[in-house]
Amino acid sequence: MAELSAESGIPVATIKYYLREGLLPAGERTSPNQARYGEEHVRRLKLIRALVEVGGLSVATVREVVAAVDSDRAAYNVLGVAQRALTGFKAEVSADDREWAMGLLTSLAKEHGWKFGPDTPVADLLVGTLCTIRALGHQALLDQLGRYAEIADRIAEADLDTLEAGVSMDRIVEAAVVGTVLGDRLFEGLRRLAQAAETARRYTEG
Amino acid sequence: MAELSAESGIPVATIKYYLREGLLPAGERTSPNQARYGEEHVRRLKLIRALVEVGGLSVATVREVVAAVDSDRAAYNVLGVAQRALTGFKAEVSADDREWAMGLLTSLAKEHGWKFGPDTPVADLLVGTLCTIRALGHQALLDQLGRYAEIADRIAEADLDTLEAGVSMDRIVEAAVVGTVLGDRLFEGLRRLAQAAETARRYTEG
DNA sequence: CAGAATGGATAGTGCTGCTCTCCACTATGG
DNA sequence: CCATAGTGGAGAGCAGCACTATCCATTCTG
Repeated sequence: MAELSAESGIPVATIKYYLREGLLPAGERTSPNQARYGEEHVRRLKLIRALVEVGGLSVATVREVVAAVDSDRAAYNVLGVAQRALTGFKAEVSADDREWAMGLLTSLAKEHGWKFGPDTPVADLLVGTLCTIRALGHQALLDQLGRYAEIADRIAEADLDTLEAGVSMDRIVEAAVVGTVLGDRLFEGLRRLAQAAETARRYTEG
Repeated sequence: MAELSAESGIPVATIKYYLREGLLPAGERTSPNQARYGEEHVRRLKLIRALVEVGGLSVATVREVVAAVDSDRAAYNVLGVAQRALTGFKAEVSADDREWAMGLLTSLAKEHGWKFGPDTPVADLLVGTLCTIRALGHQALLDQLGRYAEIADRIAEADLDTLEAGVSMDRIVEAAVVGTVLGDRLFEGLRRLAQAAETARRYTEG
């Protein structure tokens, strides 16, 4: 275990904590108080730290995510598995607001060939966000919704291409998780850079 | 104050806390222990709750954001102001890794006409994310970087259009903040829906 | 002028993500 | 064989965060 700690740079106490919390599978037993840890444990630790530090996920969420990675490794809908484990949001919106947002979303979905049940986690996320934006009075953002949806279609194509290019079946759920969590972060950063460049392009002369 | 609490649905104790923490400006004094709160306070409270609940920002970050909203309300580079207040990330990467990531980014920036200093917060965010992705061995994601960058350009255009369409100068920094924080959330959700649709499109027959 | 409410300060709460201490036990070097 | 160091496991402890509750002198209200 000291070796695993040295390899990963994570304190022994923290590794024990992750074991207790079920984020890290137990090592292969060699005697009642001795276990062997392999490459997969190092890899899992790296994944955990990435999700916690870069992705900003809570330990509880990481537990669900690794459970998904472990159990559904041959799932056909890998992104769906990743999404279900990742998207948690309890919106507190009135029935009226909810209806308005769902109307907006269903018409958007129709245009783009999306389909979604009204009680999926991602629907909650979007309903909550849309209602908040409206409550703050930023209509302009809502007016661009269709355009954002179009761009979302493009990025989803890229995401799926990434998954298809990306290696072996036994790690595809992990790839989906990484692509979703770190992919969000990555795109966030790129969007910022592009915004800065676009601002400069429009408003600086000379 | 009871009125403000009723209006916004936020407990009096919490409003006091926000006042103490400098998220909410003090009300207009009418006597040593009485103050009057106006429409702007209700609005500010809504903004705070949106940033905390939907955007997932900490109270400390929200303090910086509202400081930016208050002080730079006529800033020419509103998105820059929003970004500086929002992007906090301390990457712990080796010098080698950092150099590799910066190289990747500068070549990307050259292609897309972006410019960025190596010590901006968003550079740290991207360097950290890129290094993490590489450490996890998800090369496929890095291979698509150029494509993601291209999409980032498109969304930045939409973001700037949103800002231009969106109302009065005295609220433009707020609009930039909302567009950045809630815009990220919103696009996250749309991306998920589009991913699900794209998955279905590719892998279901009959 | 009694009772409720106000702004302000201080202390307490619940949760999270570790971190520390203790324990019985075992692998290892001399 | 035995001293020592390290192991897996369990419990308690701790720091930070976002509130929440209590108290207080003052002041508005009926």
